[in-house]
Amino acid sequence: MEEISEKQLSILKVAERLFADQGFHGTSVRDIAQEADVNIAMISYYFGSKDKLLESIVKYRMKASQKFIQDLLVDDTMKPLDKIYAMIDRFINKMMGEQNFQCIMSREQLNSEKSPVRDLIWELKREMLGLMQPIVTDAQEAGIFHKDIDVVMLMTSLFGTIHQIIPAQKLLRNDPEFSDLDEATFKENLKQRLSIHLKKLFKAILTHEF
Amino acid sequence: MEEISEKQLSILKVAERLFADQGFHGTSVRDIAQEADVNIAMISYYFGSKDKLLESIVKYRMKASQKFIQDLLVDDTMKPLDKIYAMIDRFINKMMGEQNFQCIMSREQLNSEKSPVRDLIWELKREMLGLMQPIVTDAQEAGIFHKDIDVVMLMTSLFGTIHQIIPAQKLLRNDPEFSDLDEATFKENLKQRLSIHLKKLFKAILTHEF
DNA sequence: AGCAAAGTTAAACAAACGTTTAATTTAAAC
DNA sequence: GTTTAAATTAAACGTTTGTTTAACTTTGCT
Repeated sequence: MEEISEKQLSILKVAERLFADQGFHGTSVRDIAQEADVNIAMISYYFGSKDKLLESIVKYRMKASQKFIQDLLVDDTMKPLDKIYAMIDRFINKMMGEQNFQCIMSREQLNSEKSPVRDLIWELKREMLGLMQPIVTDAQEAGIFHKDIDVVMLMTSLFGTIHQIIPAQKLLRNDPEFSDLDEATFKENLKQRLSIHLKKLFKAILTHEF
Repeated sequence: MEEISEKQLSILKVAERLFADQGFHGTSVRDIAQEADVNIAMISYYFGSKDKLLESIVKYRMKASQKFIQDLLVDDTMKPLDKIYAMIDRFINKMMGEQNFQCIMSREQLNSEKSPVRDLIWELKREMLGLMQPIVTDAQEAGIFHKDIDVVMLMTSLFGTIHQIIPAQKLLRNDPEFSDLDEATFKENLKQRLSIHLKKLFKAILTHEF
């Protein structure tokens, strides 16, 4: 991976925001150049093409995501459920902290044509699943978790719920219930609510009888 | 609402599929015209513009969705949890039966710019919530459901899980576990799995103590 | 048959697109 | 100070975009 200068990074950030707001095809390189305050030609000069620019964004965020995943399970002294609670919280923080990127992921995973970006997304999801599965299996064998658990569906609900909350934010923001809160506390509020909800959800499915 | 001829409908269907697969901006009117086997000018002639075409798709599906919602709660003899179970199953069937449209919804709700389409989507979600809320509240007062329930989050998980499963299908399809199944039974299999998972999830959160 | 409206077509439209060019400026190295 | 490479620019490139035009065909009605 090549070095990324400060100027390249600012282009990446602007492009990420615009791709998230208007979609890849809905954003022109001229839009990006203008908002990033650089000449149009610089985008091809630095990244090769508009497609490569998107790839660069994904690779940039993905590199951090994979490090995130690796660091997710260092503490082996925790009880299985606490491990998962910790994962959920760190997950919420991660995804809510890079909402623009998550928007791009949401959009890109819908594309039918096979793209390098889509493949990277699913590689990441598989890694997450590979991390969660052994925790569940171990706890099942220890008799702590319920026998009959669909881990794939559980992870789908985790991803899906957070991915749904991101666009819903703009709408909830208009509710009188939150209108007097400032942006930061509103966001923190929502993260708290997400955390409580998802932990309940996981605990119920993992440990309760039905 | 105007009448829709068979030719117009075939354009709508083709456009729906292409918008779902490649996104709105990723699909050209020439693509649509070619696949629908009509002249390019017919799209403007019938629908006015590309934007209006998308609106027509959304309005067409939305009309059915609102009728769907109205018919959702006729049987008042059921117990609250059974009502919700019935809702979940009908929901899964509805959404998995119009996956292309759901893809469009997923994409469109991410747009930052205020669009008539995005507003329609949220109107629909609010209606769903308005339908679920009284069932929960009534059952809470009757002591059947737990006191502390975040209905918004619960609905978010419902929508989110299904919306996540739709793009995941293409990936799961490649798993050796399902490779020998034909398309229809695979889909039915997945719907079954979704149903079991979501019912567990709802039952746990609605009725269990924590 | 004759006429008006609706349907259909190929061609053309200007605008916007992503990308490239060639010239110029800046920076670094010797 | 000269040289060499990198950075930056305005302009132009050829496509593709959504939409419109104007001519033509079909349809339905009296």
